[in-house]
Amino acid sequence: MISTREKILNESLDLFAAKGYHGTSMREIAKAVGIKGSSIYNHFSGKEDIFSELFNYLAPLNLESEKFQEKFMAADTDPLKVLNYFANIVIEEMQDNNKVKLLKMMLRENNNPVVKKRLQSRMKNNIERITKFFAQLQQQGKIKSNLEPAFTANEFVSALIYYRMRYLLFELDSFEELKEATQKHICFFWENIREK
Amino acid sequence: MISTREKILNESLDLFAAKGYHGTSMREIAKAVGIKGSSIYNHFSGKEDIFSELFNYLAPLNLESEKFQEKFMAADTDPLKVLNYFANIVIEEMQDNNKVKLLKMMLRENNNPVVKKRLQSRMKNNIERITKFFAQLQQQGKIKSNLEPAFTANEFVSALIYYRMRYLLFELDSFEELKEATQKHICFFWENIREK
DNA sequence: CCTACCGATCGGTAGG
DNA sequence: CCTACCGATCGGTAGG
Repeated sequence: MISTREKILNESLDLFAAKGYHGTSMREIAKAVGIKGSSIYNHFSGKEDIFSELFNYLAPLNLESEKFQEKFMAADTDPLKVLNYFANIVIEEMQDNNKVKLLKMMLRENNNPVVKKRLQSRMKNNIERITKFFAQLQQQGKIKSNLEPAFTANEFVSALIYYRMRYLLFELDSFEELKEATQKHICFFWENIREK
Repeated sequence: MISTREKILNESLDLFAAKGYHGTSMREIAKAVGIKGSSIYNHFSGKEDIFSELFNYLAPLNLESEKFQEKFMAADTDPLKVLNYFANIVIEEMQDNNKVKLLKMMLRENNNPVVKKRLQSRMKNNIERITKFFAQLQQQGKIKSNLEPAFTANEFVSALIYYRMRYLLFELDSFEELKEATQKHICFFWENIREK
């Protein structure tokens, strides 16, 4: 059974993602949950509280990349497989409704200092991990020696984020097109960086 | 001399970009202009009117890429120069304060149907143009024959947009870093696609 | 361009 | 979890 507190969080996420924080009222959230506006205050101290609690509520979703750190750095795995593995995580995120809504909300409210910090650290962490991965591949002589690992990581990630934006924000592509474009990018990119 | 109407548009753009449409009140806009809230209605029929008039007011800024269409397609120009030329347009946009604010506002309010349409058509048009450019290069035997022009266009653009996002939205990079990364991307990308 | 004002709605509280 | 209510602020209007 889903608790009222959880219902409030779910409906808030939905509304904040679609209409923005200031575009959503407490009464709207309450109506979506099926209670009166004042009843929300039995579960949260205010609107800001709901917003910030959303990040704790959905925190487990944010840790995915750490789980795969060791996979990244396993020296013996096929590099192309690791790249595919990483891309699949990014894509599968897009099939998780809550994750999609959280991302949409964060992009909308990106001027909020808490949101900005989270977006920044998420981006930074991912780039750092992939940079290390490429640096290792270079030491092993598997990718071209003239590549800067950090630059390579950014170039790799740029298309993943771009295709995701097309799907998520601009709604220019279907989910199938997102998958296909990402797949193509990985093949193209790997061909360009691998030592032949 | 700048008119009150223009002052209202400028201050609205500023506030909408920073705090969002719903996060900005008519009285806030008026205060920034230096008049009372009710006086705005001598220039605009309402808040929505200001928002939509912003696009007409800033329309000249949106036409840049059409001006350069012929430059793109001039068969004899050095392709690398054309790519650089395009990238410079993208970068120079980021030095125009109004352009930056407009983009921030549009990304914020991307769920607004008018905004969504504009973002989509802008993206589509750019991709179409660059696709034609790459198709032409391919016919001329200047880039690899196995490349799909549309895919190549998306891959080219993805990093430009990514580095811009880092600068604009995430504020991870300085303007200098934006320029440098974009420059590097073009060289790297061109080396990967050109027929040797 | 202002003062004065409208009804509606906002986030939030009291008290049960 | 509700009813009833708070002061503040919202977008907008009337009238000068």
